[in-house]
Amino acid sequence: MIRVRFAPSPTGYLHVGGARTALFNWLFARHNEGVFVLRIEDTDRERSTDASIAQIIEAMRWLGLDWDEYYRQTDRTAIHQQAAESLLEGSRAYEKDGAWWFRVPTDGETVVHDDLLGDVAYQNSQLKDFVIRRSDGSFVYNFVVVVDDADMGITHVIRGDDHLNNTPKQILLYNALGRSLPHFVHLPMILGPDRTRLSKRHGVTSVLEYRQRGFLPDALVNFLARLGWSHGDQEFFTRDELIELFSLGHIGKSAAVFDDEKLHWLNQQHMKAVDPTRLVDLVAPFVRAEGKITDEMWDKIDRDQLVRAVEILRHRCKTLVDLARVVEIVFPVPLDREEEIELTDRQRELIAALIDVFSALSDFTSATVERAMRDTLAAHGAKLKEVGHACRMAVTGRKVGPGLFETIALVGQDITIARLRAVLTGGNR
RNA sequence: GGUCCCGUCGUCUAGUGGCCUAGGAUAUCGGGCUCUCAUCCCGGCGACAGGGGUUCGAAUCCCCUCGGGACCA
Repeated sequence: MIRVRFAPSPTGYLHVGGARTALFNWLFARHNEGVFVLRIEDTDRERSTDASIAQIIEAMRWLGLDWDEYYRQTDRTAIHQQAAESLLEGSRAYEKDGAWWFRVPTDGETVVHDDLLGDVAYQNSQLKDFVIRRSDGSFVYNFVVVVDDADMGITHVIRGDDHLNNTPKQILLYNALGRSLPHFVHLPMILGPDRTRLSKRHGVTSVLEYRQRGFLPDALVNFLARLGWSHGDQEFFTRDELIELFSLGHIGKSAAVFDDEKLHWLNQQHMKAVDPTRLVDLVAPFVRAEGKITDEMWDKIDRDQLVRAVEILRHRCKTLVDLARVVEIVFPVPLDREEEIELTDRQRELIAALIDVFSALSDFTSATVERAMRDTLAAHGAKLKEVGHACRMAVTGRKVGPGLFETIALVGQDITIARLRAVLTGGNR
């Protein structure tokens, strides 16, 4: 049985680098029907906060990375103490100035067999003795992580390669504790555009901020998976496909730069692929956040119309924030207009005629609207070009959008007519 | 400074010695479609860090240099 873990320290939010590590562990576990452990490494009591733990958990849930077992390291100090004492008793460690030191062999070498990087050898003479228990009784990271991984039966330690240089020390500890070694997989880092390790300096790195900016969890998961892992030429993956296809053998060794542009594109792909009824639910909180459409209005509107709206409008949106702004066109609210409408007399005449025929329509679909408009304009010897833009501006307040007939049908008979009338009288509805 | 890892288009990557005049995606540029923008379709630009080996043959294996990163001090 494969057992892996993600072990964040709760000293801040979950950033995308950590999320990628969590994702690879999770995918590996799910692909192999193994166990995914979430272990909060909160031994640094100075910097760990409950708020961070809550945030990390929320981010994991949002990403859909569910765990099978959950631990907090501070609940396990008795186990750490016992392990440390066993090393002391076996003379593998000694006390000096109140701290407990692990004894490192002075010669020979320690080899890390990494499933991704291959064998990495370290001279023991370079390693030197190191502290496992501080004089205040607290334990050092390298020690605790080994005790916990061994105790929890972790079979594969998959983590960032910033831990690679700690690994020989950890291997020595496994040996001293008489525990068998797990597989090690050290993942390359995620870098910012300046090719240094991704950090707050690079702007948005928090997973929850991506939620706030209108990204779909599946899109971020897809993007993160492709940062370092590949499956031939395929770019778009559903969550189930990732689970099915994921393997350690196709992870690259080199660090990757986080590319916001590609994330946007991928998000758009996922917005286009998701079931439109689900998209309605996804966009709802963002519509509320805009503040213009009340909960009451949202609940009252015909759900089918909303489904049609997002289905049509999503092609122009890269995020849920974009989509939330534009769905207002199907609600009876004053529109945010991109520019003033200035009509010629000829356009007024044509729009007045359109209002009449629209009013007479008993069936208001894209097809009937198109027929009505084309016939009416033809009767007046006019081309669609003459009023198309004005109609779009009047009905949606926007210069761009989906097909005009489709848009008008979507907005609906009553609101379309009201908005066309409004531009004739100079109002904004 | 010491130790370690990495190095294919701007970016993410395919490539596991001949299928590579290096493929895909994104970004960018041009064209088509169209009332508009987007989607979509078609096309253009664009990379094996450099130098030595090994081999009949190297992006792929080895060495050196350079560059980037990480950890420790």
